[in-house]
Amino acid sequence: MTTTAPHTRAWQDVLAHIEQRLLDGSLLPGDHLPSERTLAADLGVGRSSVREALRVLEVLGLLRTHTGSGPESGAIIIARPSGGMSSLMRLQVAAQGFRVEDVVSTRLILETAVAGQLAEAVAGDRMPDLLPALEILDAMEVAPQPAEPPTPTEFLALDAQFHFSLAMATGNEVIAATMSGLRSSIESYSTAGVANLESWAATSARLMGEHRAIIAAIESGDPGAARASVEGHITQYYAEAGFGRPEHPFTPKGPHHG
Amino acid sequence: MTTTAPHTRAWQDVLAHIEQRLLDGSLLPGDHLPSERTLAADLGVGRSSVREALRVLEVLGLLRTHTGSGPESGAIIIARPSGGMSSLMRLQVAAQGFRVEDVVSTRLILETAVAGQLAEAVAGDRMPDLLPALEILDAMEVAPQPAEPPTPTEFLALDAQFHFSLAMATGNEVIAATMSGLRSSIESYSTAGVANLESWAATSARLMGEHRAIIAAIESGDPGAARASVEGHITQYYAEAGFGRPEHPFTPKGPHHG
DNA sequence: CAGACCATGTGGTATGACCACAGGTTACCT
DNA sequence: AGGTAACCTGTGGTCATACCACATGGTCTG
Repeated sequence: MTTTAPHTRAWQDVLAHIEQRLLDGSLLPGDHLPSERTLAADLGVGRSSVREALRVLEVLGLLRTHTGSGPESGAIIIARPSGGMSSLMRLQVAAQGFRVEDVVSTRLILETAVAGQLAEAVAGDRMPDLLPALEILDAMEVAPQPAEPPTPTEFLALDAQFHFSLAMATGNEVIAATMSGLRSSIESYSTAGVANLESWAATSARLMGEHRAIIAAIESGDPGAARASVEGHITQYYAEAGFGRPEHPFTPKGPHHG
Repeated sequence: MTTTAPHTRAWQDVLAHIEQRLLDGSLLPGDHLPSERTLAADLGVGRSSVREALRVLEVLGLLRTHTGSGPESGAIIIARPSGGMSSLMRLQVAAQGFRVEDVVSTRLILETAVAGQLAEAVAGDRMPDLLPALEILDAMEVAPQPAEPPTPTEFLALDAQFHFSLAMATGNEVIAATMSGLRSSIESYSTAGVANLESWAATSARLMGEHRAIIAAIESGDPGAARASVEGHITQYYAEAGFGRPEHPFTPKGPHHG
C-alpha cells in the first residue's frame, strides 16, 4: 500500500511464498518444508536469504527445525503462537514500546473476560473443562511443604499455567496465546516483585485461596462474581509486588519513545 | 527450565545480547546498533548469524534498517509493536494456529473494553482525546462521493484506523497493537466478505452512523452504552460479511491442528 | 565558489565450505 | 540367519568471502 518499495528483499519473498502456501493449504501443520537448499534453488535466492525467513518463522512459532535425518529432521510447520507472542511482547517491553502498566491493564481485561465467559458457559449449561486448571491448583498446593522453602519462581510458573489453562478452557487460543505473551513479558517484574512482599508465605496462601474462589465463582455460573474475583486477584498481587497499574488508565504518563 | 539444550544457537546469542542491552538501558529507541560486521566480530559469530537475529528483530518491530551511509543508515532501534503483531497473527491465522472466530471474539473483548474505558474516563472528567478518531470519521464520510465507487478497501482501511485510534486514545499501546494485529490477521476475510453484503452503500452508510453513535456514547460517559454500541457494530458487520463468531464461544469447533 | 567525482562504510545477497547430527543402508562377523 | 558395527547421505548450523546497490561526505576540478 505504501508504494515506496518496488524492491522487496529476498527473504521477504521467501516469507511471502511460504505464507501463500499456508493460505492455499498446500502447507499444513505437520508438513515438512523443502530443505533450505532446495527452497533456495526453487525460489532463485541464496540459502542465507531462505534461512533469514525461516528464522523469522521459527521465532513466530510457525515452524521448528531439527538437524540430522529422518522424519523428525528438517523444518516442520507447527502453529504455536504462545512462543511468538512471548518473544514479541518481552522484547517490546524491553525496548520500551510497551509500558508495564499497559501490559497489566490488558491482562486484566482479557482475564476478566475469560472468567466471565466461563461462568456464562456454566450458566448456559455448556460446562467448560476446568480439569486442567484444577490439576494445576493441586500441584501448587502440594508443592509448598512447610519444611521446604516456597520457591516463589516455581509457584509463579504454576500460577501462570493456571491462568493460561483457564483461557484454554474457553477454547480461544488467541486469548490464551496473548495472555501467555503478556505474562512472560513482565515475568521478570513478577518475580522481582516477590521481594516487595511482606510475607511470601502469606501471599502465596492468599493466592491459592483466591484461585479456588475463582473456580468456585465460575462453577456457580456467576459471571460478575467470576470477573470480580479475577480482577481482585490480579490487581492485588501487582499492587503488593509494587508495580500495579495506575489508578486510572490513560492519565498522562509522560513520553516513552519518540 | 527444559535443560535439554546446552547448545544455544549463534543467532540466539545475538538476540539475547541485544535484549540484554535493551534491558539495561544501553540501547534505547533511536540508537544505532553496531554494524553487522562489528557486531559479528564483537560477539564472535558470523555475520550471517547476526543477520538472522536482526531479521527477527526487524519483523518483531524492534528495529529498522537502511542501506547507504549517514545518520539514517544502519540498524536503528525502534519500538513499533503493531507491525510485529500483524505479522505474527496474520501468519498464525494462515497456519491455522488461530481460528478466525477466535480472532473476532478477542477483538470484541478488547474493543468493548476500550469503549468502556473511554466512556468511564469521560464520566470521571478525564476527557480522552478523541480528535484523531473524529478526523478519521470525517475522512471516511467525504470519501464516498455518489459519483465515485465507494472503494470498500479504502473504507475498511479507514475503519481500521478509527478503531485503532480509539485504542490509542486510552493510552494503552498494548491494546492498540494487539487490536492492530487482530485486525490485519483477518483483513483478507473482511475485504472478501464485502461480496457477501447485500448492498455496500447501505452497509457503509450504516457503519458510519454506528461510528458516530459510538463516539456519542463515549462522550456521554455511559460505559454500558459505549460497550453495546461497539459490540453491535462489530458483530453485525462480521455477521453480514458471513464469518461471524459462533453464537457461543467454546462450543466444539472441531480439530484444527494436531 | 560550485559542481563532479570518488573513497568509505552500510546493509543485501549469493556462494562455497565446513561441521554435528541422525537416520538408513550396507557390510561384516558371530 | 541374526545381530552389530561401519559408513553413506542429507539435514540444519555456521562461517568466511566476495560481490552489489546505495548514500554520505570529503576532495578534486572547472
